[in-house]
Amino acid sequence: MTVKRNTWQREAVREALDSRDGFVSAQGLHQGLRDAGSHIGLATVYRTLADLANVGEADSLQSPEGESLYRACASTGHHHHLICRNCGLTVEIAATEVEVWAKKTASDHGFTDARHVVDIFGLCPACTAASA
Amino acid sequence: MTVKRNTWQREAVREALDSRDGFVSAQGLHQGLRDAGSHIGLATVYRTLADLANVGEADSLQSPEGESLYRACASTGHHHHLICRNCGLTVEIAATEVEVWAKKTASDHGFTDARHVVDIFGLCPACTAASA
DNA sequence: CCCGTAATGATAACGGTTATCAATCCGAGA
DNA sequence: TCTCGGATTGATAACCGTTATCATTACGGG
Repeated sequence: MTVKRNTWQREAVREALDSRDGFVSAQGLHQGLRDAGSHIGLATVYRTLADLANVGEADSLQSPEGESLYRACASTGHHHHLICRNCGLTVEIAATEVEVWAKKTASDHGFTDARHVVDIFGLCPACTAASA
Repeated sequence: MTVKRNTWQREAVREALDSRDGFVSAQGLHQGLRDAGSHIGLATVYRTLADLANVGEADSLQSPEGESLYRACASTGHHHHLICRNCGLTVEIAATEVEVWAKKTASDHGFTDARHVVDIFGLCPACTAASA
C-alpha cells in the first residue's frame, strides 16, 4: 500500500501554511516560498496542498472567483469560516445550528449523502476602518 | 447610455435556461442549443448568462469543481439551493434561519458588508435509488 | 429605409490546475 | 552503513473553463 514519505518539501509547505493567518492560494503560497529562498516546484505545492486537504491537515474552499484556497486550521473537526474578502483574515466558526439545519433540509427533500458549503465573506474590523 | 437590444440569441438562452430543471454550465447550455440546431456562439452564451445573472434573471453559483453554473429561478428574492450532484436537480430553499445566523455571526466578529455562500449538494431521491 | 452602434462569433489569449516523465532521494531491509 | 525499488519531485506541456479581440452582422430610433 501507499507509503508516506517525509520530504523537506512537504514540511516546507506545512510550515508555510501554518505561518499564515488566512486562506492562501497554491500559487500564492508557492510565491511566498520562492521569495523565502526555497526552490520548491509549483506542481509539488499543488500536490502537497491537495494531499494535506484530504488528509484533514488543511481546509480548502473556493474563493468567489473560483480559485482554490487553503488554510491550516486549528480545530480538527468540521467547521466553517468567516473570511475577510480584503485581507484574508479568517475566523473559524462552529455552527451546530446550521449543521442541523442542513441535514434536516436535505432529508426533508429525500436527498442523501448531503454535503454543504457554508462560508461568510465580509470585511474584517481593520479593513472596514481602513476603507472608511 | 447603454441600450439593451433584443436579439434572438438572448431569447434563445433565456428559453434554454427556463426549460431546464437544475443548474447548467455555460458550456452545457451551449451544447444543448447547438444540439437543438441553433448556431449560437459560445462567447455569446457566456456573455448572456453573466448578464442575466447580474440583472437578477438568473442565479449563479460555483460547482464544487469550480465551474460556474446557472439557473432560471422561480423565486425572485434571496434564497439558497439544494442540488443533486449527479443530475443537477435543484430545490430552492428559503432559509430565514440561516440568514439571521449569518448576519449575527458576522457582526459578532465585527465584520461588515457580509455576504454568504450556503448551498447543499447531495443525491436526489431518484439518483439515490439508481445508485443503490 | 438608413445609419450608428451594440451584439455576435470564430478564434486567440489567459489563468489556474493537472498530467507527463525523467531525474532524484527516502527509507526499509540486508 | 550500503543498496535498491519505488515514491516524490519539478520543469514543462497539456487541459479546461472563461474572457478578450475585432471584423462582421443586424437591431431599432430617427
